[in-house]
This record gives sequence, C-alpha cells and structure tokens, in this order.
Amino acid sequence: MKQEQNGKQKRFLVLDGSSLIFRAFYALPGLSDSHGQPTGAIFGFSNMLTKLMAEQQPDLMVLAFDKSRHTFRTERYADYKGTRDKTPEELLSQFPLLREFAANMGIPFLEKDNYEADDIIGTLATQAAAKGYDVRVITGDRDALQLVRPNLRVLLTKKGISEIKDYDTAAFEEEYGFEPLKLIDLKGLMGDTSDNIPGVPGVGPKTASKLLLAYGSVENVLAHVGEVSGKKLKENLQTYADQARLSKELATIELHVPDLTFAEEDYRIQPDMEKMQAFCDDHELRAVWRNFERLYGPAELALDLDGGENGVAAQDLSYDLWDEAAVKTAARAPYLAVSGIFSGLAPFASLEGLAVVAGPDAEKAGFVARDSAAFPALLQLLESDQQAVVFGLKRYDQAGLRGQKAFFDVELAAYLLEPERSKYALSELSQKYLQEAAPESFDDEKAQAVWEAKAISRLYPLLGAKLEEEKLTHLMDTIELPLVEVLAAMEQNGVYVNRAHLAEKTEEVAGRLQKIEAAIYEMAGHDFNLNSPKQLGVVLFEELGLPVRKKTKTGYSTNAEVLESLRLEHPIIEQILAYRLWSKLKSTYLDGIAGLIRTDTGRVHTNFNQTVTATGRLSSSDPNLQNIPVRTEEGRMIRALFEPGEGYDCLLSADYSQIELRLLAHMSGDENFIDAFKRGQDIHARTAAEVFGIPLDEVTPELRRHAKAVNFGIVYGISDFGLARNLHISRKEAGDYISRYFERYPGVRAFMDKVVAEAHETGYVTTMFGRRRELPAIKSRNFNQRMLAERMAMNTPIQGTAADVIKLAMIAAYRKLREAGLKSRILLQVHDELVLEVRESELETVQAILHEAMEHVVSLSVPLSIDVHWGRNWAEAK
DNA sequence: GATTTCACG
DNA sequence: ACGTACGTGAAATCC
Repeated sequence: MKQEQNGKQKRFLVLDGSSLIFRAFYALPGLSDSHGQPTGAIFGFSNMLTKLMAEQQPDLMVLAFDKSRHTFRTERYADYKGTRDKTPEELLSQFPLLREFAANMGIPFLEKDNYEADDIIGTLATQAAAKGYDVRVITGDRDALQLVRPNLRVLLTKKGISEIKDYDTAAFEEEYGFEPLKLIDLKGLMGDTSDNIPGVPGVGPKTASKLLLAYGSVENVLAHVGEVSGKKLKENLQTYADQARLSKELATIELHVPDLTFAEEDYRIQPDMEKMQAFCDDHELRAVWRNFERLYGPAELALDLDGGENGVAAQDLSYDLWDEAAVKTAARAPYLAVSGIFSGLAPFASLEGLAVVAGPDAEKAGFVARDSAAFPALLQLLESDQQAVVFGLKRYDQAGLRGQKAFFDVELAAYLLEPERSKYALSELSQKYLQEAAPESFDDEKAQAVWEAKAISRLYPLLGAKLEEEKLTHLMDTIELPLVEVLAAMEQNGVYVNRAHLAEKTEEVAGRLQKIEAAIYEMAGHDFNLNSPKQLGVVLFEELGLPVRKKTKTGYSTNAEVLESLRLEHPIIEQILAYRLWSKLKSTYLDGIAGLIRTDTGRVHTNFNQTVTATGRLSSSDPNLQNIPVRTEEGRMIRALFEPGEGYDCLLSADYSQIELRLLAHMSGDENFIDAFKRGQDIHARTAAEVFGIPLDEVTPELRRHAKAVNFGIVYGISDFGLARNLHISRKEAGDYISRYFERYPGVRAFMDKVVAEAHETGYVTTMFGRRRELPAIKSRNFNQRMLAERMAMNTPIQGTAADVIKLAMIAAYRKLREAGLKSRILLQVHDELVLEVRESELETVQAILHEAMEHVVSLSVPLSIDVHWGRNWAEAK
C-alpha cells in the first residue's frame, strides 16, 4: 500500500530572492557591521537560507532576482507596480553582499533584463517539474501560486520568514476552490492593489471567485457578460473588458524567458567553505557561519537525509482496508482514534472515509471508505457507547455524527491545557507532546488521515492524563464537549440577511461617501488616499498645521479620540469622522457580509471558534457576527438587515444583565456588592452613591457615568492611569475614585489581592469552573509586562467565568428547545447574549425556557437575570 | 506581514 | 522610572 515516492527524485529549490530579501530586510531592525555597512537583510536572508536548506535538503538551487523596475510589463502598462516606493538605500547597499554570498555558497544568482524574478522562476521551475524533478518554489509572493502543478509546490513564507505554508495542488484547491492557474483570471477580474493591476472596478475577491466558478476564465466571463446578474457589475465588465484582459496578462507569469533552459548541472550547490568563512568573519555574521558550519561542516544535519532522531524518518503510513469483521474486532479496543476525510463547504460536511486506529497498541491502522460495506458498521460503532477520539469534533458533528456522548477531542484538550496557543494543528501537538514531527508531505489524503489517526491515538492517553492532572476533565466533559453540538447546529442554522435591503443601503452609503470625500479634498486643496492614516496625517498636521495630540510608533495618530479633540480646530475634522464611520460600515459590514451570504442557503454562516481566546470566550469569524454595530444610530441599520428566515416570525435576543459584575460580587463575597444585586438596584447608581458618599436618589447621570467607568475598570484590572484616560480626569482624581471604591467594597479589594497573589505563587489563575490561564509574565522583571499580567490575573477569572456560565446556558437552552419539540432555534452568541430565530406561536415557551436555562444554570449568592426583546429584525430586538 | 483603525462584549 | 485599561476580528495601507 505504501508508495515508494521521491526515492531518487532530485529536489530543486527555486528561491524568489527579491521577495525574500525584502521580507528579511523589513523583519530585522537596522543591523550593521563595524564598518557601518548595513547587514540586517543579509543576516536575515542567510539565516533563512541555511534553515531552509537544513529542512529541505535540496540537491539543486537557484536564486532569482528582479533586475530593474522596467520590464516587458511596464512596457505594456506603464503604471504596473507604479505604487511601489523606491527601494531604501540601506537595502540597496546590501545587494553586492548578497551576490558575494550567493557566489560563495555556489548558488546561481539569476536576473534578466526586462523580466521579473517571477518569470525566471516560472521558466526554470516548470521546465524542471516537467522533467520529473521535485521542484519547490520559495517566495512571499502569493502570485507564484499560479505555478503549482504536479512536481511543483510553492512554499509561501508567512509571518516574516519563520513560518512557511506549503501549497501543492490539493492544498491550493482546498483554500481557493479552483485550480492554481485560474489565479491569473482571478487577478484579471479583481486586480491587485500591491502591483497596481487595475482589474474591473467593483469586483473584489468574492465577486471574482463567483464569476470564475460560473464561467471559468476572464475570456469566458466577458463572452457571457450578458448573463451576468447585477446591472452595475454587467456594465463594469463591459466597460472595462480590455482592462480585464490586460490585467490578466500582467498577472500571468512568463514561462518562456528567452535563453533560459534548465539543466541539472548548472544548479548544483557548490559551497566554498573558505570564502564563506572569510565573508562571515568580515561582516560579523557569526550566527550565519555557525549555521553554515552545521550544514556542511562537521556534517550532522547534512548527512541526515533519510532521518535519524529528529523526526524526518519515514513513518509507516500503511493501513489495512477494513471489512465488517475488522470493525467488529475494533469494538473491543478501549478507544478508537479516528481521522476523517471530508468533502463539502463548511459548516456542511460529508464523510468520504475514515482512518481508524484501535487503541494505544494497534498493530496497524485501518481505513474505511464511504462506499465500502464496512462504512455503515463503523458509523454505527462510532454512534454507540464506544469511546471515540478525534481532532476537531465540530466537523464530525456537522457531517452527521451528532449528539454522541462518547467522543473526545484532542484539539479541545490542547486548548484547555494551553488556551494561549495560537494554533492547535495536529502536527504541532505531535511535535510538542510526542516529540515527533509530521511528514513534510503525504502521498495522498488517506496517508494523511492515517498519520493523523495514529497521532490522535497516542495523544489521547497523554492529554487525557494531563487534563486529569490539571483538574480540567470536568470542564471538558460538562462544558466544552457538550457545547460542540450546539455550535455545530448554530453554524449550520446561519442567519438570514435581507439582500435587497442590503444592496439598497450599499448604494446609499456609497453616494454619501462620495460627497464626504469630495468635501474633504476640497478643504485639503487636493486629493489623497483618505484610508491612509499616513497621508491623512500629512494633510492634517503638516499642511493644515493642526496641533499634534498623539504619536504612534510610525507617525501621527489620527484615531477617533484624537480627531474628536480637534473637532473645533477645523471643519475638515467633522467630515473625516463621518468618512471613517461610513467607510467602516460599508467595507466591513455591507460589502463584507454581502460577500459571505451563501447562495444555496441565502444566509450567512459564521464560524464559532472554540479554541481561540485566552479566557474561554468564543470568537466568531467569516463573518464576525459578534461585532455587528449597535452603539450608533447609523450602525444599527446594519443590525436591521438581519431578519428571521422563512418559517420564522421574529428574532429574539436574551442578554444577561451585568453578568460580570454579578459574578464578581459572588466570587468576592463582598456583602455590600451582593446586597445591591439582591435588592435589584441599578449597580452603577449604587456604586456612585457609595463612591461619592451621597444618597441613591441624588445620583446624577454624570456621576453614574463615572461610577460605571469605575465598575468597568474594576473588571479590567483597575489602574488610575487607565481610568483617568477614559474619563478625562486627572490621575489623582481617578486614584481617589478607586480608593473610595475599595473602601466601600472591601471584599472586592480582598478578592483582587488574593487573585494576584495566587497568580504570583502558582503562575496561573482559574475560573469558577476550573478553566485556567497561565500567566508567566507575572514574574517578569519588566514593569509593564508584569502589570499587564496582573490585570489579566484580575480580569480572566471574571471574563472566563462569565464565558463558562453562558456556555452552560447554551447547552441547557439547546436541549430544552429540542425536548420541547420547538422549531425555534439558537443562531448566535455574543458573549452575554443569545440570539434566536423564533416562531410567534412559540414565543412564550421560548422565553420561559431561556429564563430557566440562563438564570438558573448556576446557583450564586446573587440572582442572575436576563432581558429579553424581540422584533422583526435584530435591531428591533432591543 | 506589520501597523493602524474601529466594530463588538 | 515605568507609561496601560480586558477580550476579540476585519479592512485597509505600506512594506
């Protein structure tokens, strides 16, 4: 079953020198050697290179560079890459060094008049791939993805240069949904601002993808322009047809650069160790030399081609095709580690097959394809009480394996153990917990699933034991695992958005923006890019001479707070604030959401991410439906676009009243605080009365506002500085507020002190339900970092407990709605609020269920209470 | 990719 | 002396 792949296939690494050196230059601060020669870029670049060579073990290499700005593309279109600034001198001066470095390494350094690095890369890489070499293009430029094909993968540098994403055809298609070569059609339609390729006005990535999905190419879109829906779109496609063709041409990498032929002998790596050492000595690149030595010197890594101890050893990814008897045998295993192959666009999914490893000491992995006779038997087994373990349970749920109690999820386990990690890829968990790296690539998706199932089968006992040790098992079993089913359903439900209404609003806002823009340019005396804080800064603070209130690390600050303070200084400010407001609404909400309405369901299906936040909250993305505007009248019109879908009558919102402060009252046990909530008082007014020493009925709105800010401050981990800044009062006054607050609520002070002290002792804090967050910075000698950690120590137990509570309430509400046989269902969670789609006839019952589920899900020393509102859209449900 | 800005709880 | 409120995600610019 195992294929002998790449056994003798030689590996050719093709580097986009221009792209990588730019990345290296901007990633590293201005290093220089003692002669004053800047060396940051060369340092970063050579480190990257040696690392890459150690990992990739290439046989052949080449470095390609742009020669000059003038190319056959600028010939065709003078403005091509016309927005690029000129290369900084500190970088230019490093190019001769780079040539020298490449020469010493024995790596060919190629540049061609009239062509870009991309074209050299395209020409050599495709020739070599056609000849059967294992070709890998390394670049930071996404354009190169169009080259992906059999034998040719593109490794895209992300996040500076340290992280790399590997694209083969399958990976590309998974992300983009079409074949790599179609990337040029995509650019033809949408253009590319960074290269100044115009594209077709009004066509962004969403529209372009849609058009390509329907018609396949720019030419075919233009040929069928009559069928395209949307009047404006059709018009633009007709008017800008030539521009679209030109854009595609500009985006196409040339694969036939003249006088350039791939021949193996020209690209063998032949380093000159002596020259290399002299070079590194000369420019004080000690770390580079060390890496280089490790690579070619004492010969450890260099000889480690076929593995050894560091995880590159070929792993056994063979498997048996299971029949029903094999499935039956597997049922006797203590658990089944499972990894699925899915199809379908999230949040909808189908299982195409499952790789299975039966328990910790299975002899061999099994594979069961969807069409095999054993598949139903395996599904049945997984739906029984058989313990099953997966990575990323939600997707399985969405593929139909729903409502099972005997599932465990290693991704969720890793999240509970380390909620601050940014990623929980199985490969990383394997590296960290099993000290075993994932293979660089897999022969096919079955081999990958087999590897995953094996990794899961070994991670499960390990992570399970760690959860026990950290007392996180209960949280896992009662909150995170049961919640998966609820989130899976919410994502599939989606929310209906009124498209017609949305389109109208978009037009309206576009018109408004144009007027504001014109007024601003008029006042400024010239056009500029209003979306650029940098250009705006020049206009406001240099040309108009307005006073500078605040600076960012790169220039003048132009945020709303600063602009607000300049309101009376110049009429342009008012307009800029208006522009910011409307352009935010248009780009993020109107255009952003329009692009994510699914044509098959007519609804938007957000992702509810369960392993993102450090505190235990959920997050929402693509689109984020947890930050839909509500605070301003203009913003609420966005909210009004969300309506009940067919078969439903209203949207209902149920939000907790002051849940964080109530939890603080309970957890701190402060009697005064608890008393306020038990009496059902307005907590901010009561706080004002306490802090300012006046009777409750003499609290003015202004005093209440100040007290409210103090309450917020307490939850965030109070500091006089922050409070002063928020209320525009002096730091001393803010300090007085805080000390009077703590005098009146001594239990709160004691609680905060205790939490911080515990964090210092143990290095972590916990919520009421045992969720934990490590705070290593609390021991930092850096004052700022330590203070930040202390504020996190105060905030996390409160925010995290609130997250625990609403998660429990969601599970309870979901179950009760189902048990009652209701059609009404939960659509969204916004941290302290649930949004449901409700039938009028069920309104009473739904409310009763929510009160019960949300208010009585835990028993505290203060009552929990919710406010419920409903209406014909989300804005009315307030 | 990093930075800035701004939307939410 | 230090110089920030806690937790998120998305869009845009400039590199």
